[in-house]
Amino acid sequence: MFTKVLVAEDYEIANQGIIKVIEEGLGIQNIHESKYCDDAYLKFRKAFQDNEPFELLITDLSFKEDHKVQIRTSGIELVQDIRKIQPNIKVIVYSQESRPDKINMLFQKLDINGYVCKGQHAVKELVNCVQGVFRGDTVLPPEVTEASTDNIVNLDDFDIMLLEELSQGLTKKEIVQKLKKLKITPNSESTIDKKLSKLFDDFKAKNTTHLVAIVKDLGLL
Amino acid sequence: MFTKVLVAEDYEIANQGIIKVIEEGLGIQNIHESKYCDDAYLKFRKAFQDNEPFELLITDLSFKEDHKVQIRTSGIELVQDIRKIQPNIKVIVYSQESRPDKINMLFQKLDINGYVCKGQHAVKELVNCVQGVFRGDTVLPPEVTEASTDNIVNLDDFDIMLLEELSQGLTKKEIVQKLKKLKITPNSESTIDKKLSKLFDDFKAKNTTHLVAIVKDLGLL
DNA sequence: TAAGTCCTTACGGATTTCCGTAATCGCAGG
DNA sequence: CCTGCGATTACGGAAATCCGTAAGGACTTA
Repeated sequence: MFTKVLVAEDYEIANQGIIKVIEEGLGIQNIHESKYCDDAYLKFRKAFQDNEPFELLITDLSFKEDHKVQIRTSGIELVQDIRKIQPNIKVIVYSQESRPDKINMLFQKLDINGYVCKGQHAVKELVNCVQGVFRGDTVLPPEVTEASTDNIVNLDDFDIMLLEELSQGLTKKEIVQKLKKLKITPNSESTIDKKLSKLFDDFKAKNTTHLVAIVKDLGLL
Repeated sequence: MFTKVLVAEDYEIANQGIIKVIEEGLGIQNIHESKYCDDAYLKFRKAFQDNEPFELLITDLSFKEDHKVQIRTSGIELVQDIRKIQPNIKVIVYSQESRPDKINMLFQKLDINGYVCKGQHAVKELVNCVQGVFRGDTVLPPEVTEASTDNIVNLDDFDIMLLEELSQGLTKKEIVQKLKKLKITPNSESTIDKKLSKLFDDFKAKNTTHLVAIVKDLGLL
């Protein structure tokens, strides 16, 4: 089993929870923690330079801002930077994100080794994930493996952006202007109409207001 | 210090984190945990009947649904039901919610003893909170004490009803019809327009969709 | 009684939404 | 090569939204 692990997670209680689980569930003793990305990076670099490198990083994705100004503000940057000095480090992401496409992106672009969703069954999943990653496996969460069979509506980034803008009260014309300004395609009003119609169907919404209400209730926004 | 505590929190890692903190930070040994509201309630009742009652409940507000069908689905119901059998039980709510009006509502209507926000400094806050509640204090989180108490919009029942209907996708004409059928006055489209305009002003909303999004975010709906 | 205020209602018009139809383009398969 | 499919774009029209003006009724206050 891994002998030296770093946990990067800004929410203290979650941080302590992770430590407790991998300590008691897997018998790992040498566990270090960080509440800030930059701090995690420095700990990593120092351990590497001292020839006592970490073997596993368990990190959150989002780190809230506070008084300590950070260079890195997300787990993604942290992983990228750590991989530069220690390319083969095993990485498990532990995050709220449950959208399959988002999670898949992490595996594809960031080449992480495992993902655990914050949730009701995170203890067992985390233990399984660490064990799997130690064996050399790539451990996908149930949210992804079961996604194909579920009737969950999959939203891509464009959909999320649309819903976000609408919930901020922008009209479709304003959204079009914004997209053109940001050079994001597609950016025609009729395409946006089409995408919205699809969302209406998917969520069985009667109009934009209803749609935003539904998505807010589902916590997708 | 408290000697027997129940932690109700569906996210396992957070659950473990809370236990670790109050165990190591406060030296409390007899800590029980529940991932479901109903389970927490049953543990509570049994302990009370066995004359070994809990002295403190630390509970989350939202509990995700899963395969186990629950009677109680939120921490609010849990607290209400537990208070019926043990009115003086101390209650600390530990939740994501950071909106002052929502949190204040918990103190006023649910008469809880303390509140801790899931966040970066939750460990210290939780320890302080438990200590304060043990002394008999009511422990408000910094989010509330530091909040300015001015920008509160007061909604009457008619406003709430309007917002509710709109968020369910009804058009104003449909709302008018519904009001007339229910013999509720006022019920003209232009009055509804007026009321809505006022809500737009109050919440600085640009249109209906924006308004519903804001109200949903504020947790008023 | 008269004036002022607030609530309700009516109406019109500029704008936006919602939903059709249809044309164009890139692209994979036969 | 061509055919079909999906994504994008354009356009139009009925309905709905948003916001202004205005009028009538209920109430208080002088």
